[in-house]
Amino acid sequence: MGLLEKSFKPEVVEDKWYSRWEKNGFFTPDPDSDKPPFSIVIPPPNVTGSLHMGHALNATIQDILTRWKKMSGFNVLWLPGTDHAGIATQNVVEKEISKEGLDRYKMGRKAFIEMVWKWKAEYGGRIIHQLKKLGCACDWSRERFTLDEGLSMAVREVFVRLFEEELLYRDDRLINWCPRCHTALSDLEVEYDEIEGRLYSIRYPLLPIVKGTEEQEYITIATTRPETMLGDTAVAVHPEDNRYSHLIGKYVELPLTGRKIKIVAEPTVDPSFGTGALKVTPAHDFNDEAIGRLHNLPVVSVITEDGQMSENAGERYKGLDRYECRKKVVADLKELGLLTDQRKHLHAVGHCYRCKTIIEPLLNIQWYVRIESLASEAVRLVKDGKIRLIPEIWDNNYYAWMKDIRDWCISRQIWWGHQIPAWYCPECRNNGDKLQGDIIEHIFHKPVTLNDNNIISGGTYSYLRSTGMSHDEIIKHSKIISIPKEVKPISQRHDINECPACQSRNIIRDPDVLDTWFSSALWPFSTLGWPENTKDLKTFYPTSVLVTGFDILFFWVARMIMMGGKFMNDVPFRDVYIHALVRDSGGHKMSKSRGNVIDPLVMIDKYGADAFRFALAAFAAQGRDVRFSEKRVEGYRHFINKLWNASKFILNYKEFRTDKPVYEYKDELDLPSRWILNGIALTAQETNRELGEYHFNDAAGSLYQFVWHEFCDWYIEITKPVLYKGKDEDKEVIVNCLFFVLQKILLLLHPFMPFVTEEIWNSVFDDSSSIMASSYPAGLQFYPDAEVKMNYFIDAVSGIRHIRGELNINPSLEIKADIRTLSNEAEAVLQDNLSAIMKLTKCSDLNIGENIIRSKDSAVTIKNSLEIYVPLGGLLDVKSEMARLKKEREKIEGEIAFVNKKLTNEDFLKNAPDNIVEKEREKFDILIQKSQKISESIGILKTIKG
RNA sequence: AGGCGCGUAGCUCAGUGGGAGAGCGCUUCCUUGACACGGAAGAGGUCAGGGGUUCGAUACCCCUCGUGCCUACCA
Repeated sequence: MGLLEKSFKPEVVEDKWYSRWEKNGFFTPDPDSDKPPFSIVIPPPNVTGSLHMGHALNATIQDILTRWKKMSGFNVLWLPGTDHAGIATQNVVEKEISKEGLDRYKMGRKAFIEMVWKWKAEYGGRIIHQLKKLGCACDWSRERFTLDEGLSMAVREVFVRLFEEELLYRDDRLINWCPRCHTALSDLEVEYDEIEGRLYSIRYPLLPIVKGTEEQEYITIATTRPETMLGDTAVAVHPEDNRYSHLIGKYVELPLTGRKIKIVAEPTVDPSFGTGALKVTPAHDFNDEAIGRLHNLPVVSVITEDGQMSENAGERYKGLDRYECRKKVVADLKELGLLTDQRKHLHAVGHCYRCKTIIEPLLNIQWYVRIESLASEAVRLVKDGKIRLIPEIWDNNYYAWMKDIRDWCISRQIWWGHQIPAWYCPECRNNGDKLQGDIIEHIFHKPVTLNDNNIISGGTYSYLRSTGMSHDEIIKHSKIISIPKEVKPISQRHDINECPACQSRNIIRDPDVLDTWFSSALWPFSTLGWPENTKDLKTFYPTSVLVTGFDILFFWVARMIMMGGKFMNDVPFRDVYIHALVRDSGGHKMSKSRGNVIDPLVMIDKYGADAFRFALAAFAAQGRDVRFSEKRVEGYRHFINKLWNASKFILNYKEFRTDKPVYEYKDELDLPSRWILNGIALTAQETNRELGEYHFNDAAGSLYQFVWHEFCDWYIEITKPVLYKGKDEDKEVIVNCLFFVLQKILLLLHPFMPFVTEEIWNSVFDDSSSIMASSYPAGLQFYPDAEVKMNYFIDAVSGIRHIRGELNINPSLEIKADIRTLSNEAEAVLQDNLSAIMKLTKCSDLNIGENIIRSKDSAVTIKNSLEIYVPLGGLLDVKSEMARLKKEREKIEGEIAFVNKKLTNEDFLKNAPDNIVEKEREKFDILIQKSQKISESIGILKTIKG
C-alpha cells in the first residue's frame, strides 16, 4: 500500500510484516552472538485457551520488552509455548466426546489420551495464532509444550530426585475432591464463593435414652450440612461454655444411626455461633479432621468420590446424591421432632476452579511435596534481592503466603498429564518379602485383573457403578486399584517392568498424573533443555524477567522460584514484573458468566493491533487494576492516523533530503529545529528510562505527547512556510530535520506499535532492511538553549491566538499585533522568528520590542514575560472584551491574595526553602504586573465606551 | 475476621510535601495545500469526609464512609 493511501490499513499489512519478520529470523537469537543475552519465557497459556484481555496485556508487555531489548543491542530470546492444562483440557475433550455418547471410561485410558492429542493438534494452536496476530516476536522455532518429550524428561528427573531426597511422600488425609472431575485438587485450585444455604439446628438425645417421657435431655448442634451427621463421631463444645460444660465426657445417640458418640471439649469452638455445640465429622471437614486427630476420634466416611452417600451412611441413604440425602435427612429429622430450627445462612463454599462443582473434602491417599525447605529457600531468594518483585507491594503478600504454605498435593486422578513415574509391587510391596495371592487382594482393595492396561482408581469405579455399569463390565475394560500407604513406591528415571526387590513382573504403575503446575514450575529451565546441559541453558538461564499477573503469583511464580532454587541452584528469573488484571469498566473481572468480556481479537479487527497494543501499554500503570475502555483504543487509532499523515507530509519533500547528518548543521539550524532535536533527544532518554523501570504507561505517554503535541502541532506547522515558499537551501536543513526526527520517532514507537512503524519505515526510508534490525535511539544530542528560547516563541503565538479565540475573531481575518518584551533575549528570539510567528497567527503586521506602546483600542494578554496587544480598530467588541478582562482580573486578584498571604507569613519565610520563597516572590511580581496591565486596559476601554 | 489496594474533571485514568494533569466527552469557531481519525480557543475538580503532623497536605499519619481484591473461617 505505502504512504499514498489516505490512512493506515492495519488489516492489509499486519500479516505481511509478521510473516516477513518470522521468515527473516528476526525472532530467533543468534547462537554465536557475543551480545549480552536477554531472555523471557512466556507464561504458557492453556492449550485450550483462546486469547483474552489478560493474555493480550501480558503478551504486549513482553513484546515491548523483547523488541526494545533487541533493538538496544541484546541477544534476545522470547520463548513461547503452551501448557497442557490437565483438568481443563481433559474436561474440554470429555465434553466433546459426550456429544457422541462416549465417556473416557468407555474409551479407555490409551484411546482417550490419543483423542486428546488429536484434539490438541487440531485446535490447540489457536492461541499461538492469536499471539501472532498481536505481533508477538516470539521465537517459534523454540516453541515448547509442557507434555512434549524434553519437558517430560525434566518432569521425570525432578520427580525422581525429589523422591530420592524424600521430599515426596504419599499420605491419607483429607483433600479437596471434585466429584465431577473425579480428582483431588490443591488448596489453590479451590475457589470460595458466598452462597445462601441454611443453618439447621438438630437435637441429639443424651444417653441414657428415657423413652416416651418429657425428661429426655438433648444437646442441640448447628450445621449447614445435615447429611454429614451420618458420619459424626463426636459433638464438641467450648470447655468454658457453662451451658454445656457439665455434659463433657457424656455420650449422645446419633439420630438416624443409633451410634453412640462422645461430647468433647474443644477450645476452638465458638460459643456464639449457632447453638454453640459443634458436630464433628472428621471424614468430611478440615476442622473436624483436626479435632478428630486431637481427640483420637474414629473416622467414618459417608460420602464417596462421586458425591454419593456410601455404605457407611446406612441402607436408607446409601447411593443417594449428597444433596438428595440432605433433603431426606432433614425430612426424617423433622418427623422425629429433632429438627428444632432452620434459617437462611450465607456462607462461603469451595468450588472446583475448573468446573465450578462444589468440592467435597474426602479422605484419600495422595502424593505430596514436602514444601517447607523449598519454601524457605524461595523466601530467602526474594529477601536477599536475588529476585525482585515489581512493584514491590507484592513482597509482603508473597512472604505471608509462603509462611503459611502447606504441603503441596501433586497427584490428580485424571489421565491427561504426566503420569507419575512410580510403580508398586503387589507381591512384595517393594520389600522383597513375597506375599500370597489372597493377601494381595486384601491390600489392593478392589479386585485386580491384568487383561488391559487401563487402570482406574477406586473412585472412578464407584462412579461407573453409579452410571449403571456392572462390575464385570467395568473390569472388562479396567484394572482398579487403590494402593495403601504401606506399599512402598518405586520411582525411577526409566520405565521398569519388574520389581527391583523381588523381580515380580506384576508391578503396577501409579495411575495418577501430576498437577499441571508441577510441570509449569520447571518451565524456565525445562524449556531451555534441562536436564541436558544445553547451550541455550548456559546462555539464557536465568531468564531476565518474568511478566505475569498476580493471580498466578502463588500457583506458578512461587513454585518456579522453589524449583529453580532447588534444581538449578539459581533463580529462574531476576525480575518479576507483576501487571494488573484487566477488568471491565465497572472494575469486575471479565468473565463469560458476567457477559462483560471484551475480545482482544475484536479489538484488533476493529482498530488494528498497533492501536490496541498502545492502549494496553498506556493502561499498564503499576499496582493497579486496568479498567479497560474501548474509547481509548479508538483514541490511539487516531494517534496512528496522525503519525501516518505526518509521515505522508514529510515524504512529499523527499527530493530535498540529503545525506548530510543533522548534527553537522550548526548555524543553519533555526530555533524550532534545534528545539525539536532537543525534544527527540529528551524523549528518547525518557522512553529508555521508563521502559527500564517497567513504566510502560509513562513511556507511551511521553511518546504520544512528543509526537502529537510537539512534533506535529508545532514543528511541522512551523516548517510549512519554508517548505511551501522558502529557498531550497533552507528546505534542505528543514527536510533533513524532519526525516531525522521522524526516523527516531518510528524507532522509539516500534516496540509499542510494530506494524505501522515498519510500514512507514519501508515507505519513507529506502532502506530495504526491517526497522527491527535498527538500533533503538539513545544518547542523542541535546540543544539545551532551545528549550527556553522556544518558550518565547510559543508564548507569543499562543498569546495572540488566545485573544483571537476569546474574541471570536474570524480565523481567515488578518490582524495586527504588538508584543512588548521584557528582555533582550526574548526580543531577539521573536525578531528572528518573526515571519513564522506571523504565519502561525495570521498576522499581517507584528511589532516586537521593549518600547512597544499599547495602542488605545487593543486587547491585551500577558504570557509569562510577554505582553501581547492586538489592536482591534473597528473589530473591537467593547462589551465582551470588558467582560473578559474583568474575569481575568478577578482570577489574578485571587492569586495575588493567596501568594501575598504566604509572603507575609513569617513562619513560611523562616522555614521554607529559599528557592521556594524566591519562586513565590517572582510569581507575586508577575501577578502584580498582570493586574496593573489589565486595570489599565479596563480604564482604556472605559474611555472608548464613553 | 485479617491483609492489600482504590476513591482526583461527566467517563476511563496518570500524578506530586509548595494552588492539580492526559485521553475521550462537552462549548465556540474553522473543510487553510499531511491529517475532520483534523486545527484553534475554552468550560469543567472543596483531589470521598473528618481529625492530626507541617510554615504549607490532594500527597505523610489516624479515624469514618464507600468500593475492589487476596488469605483464612464460617460447624
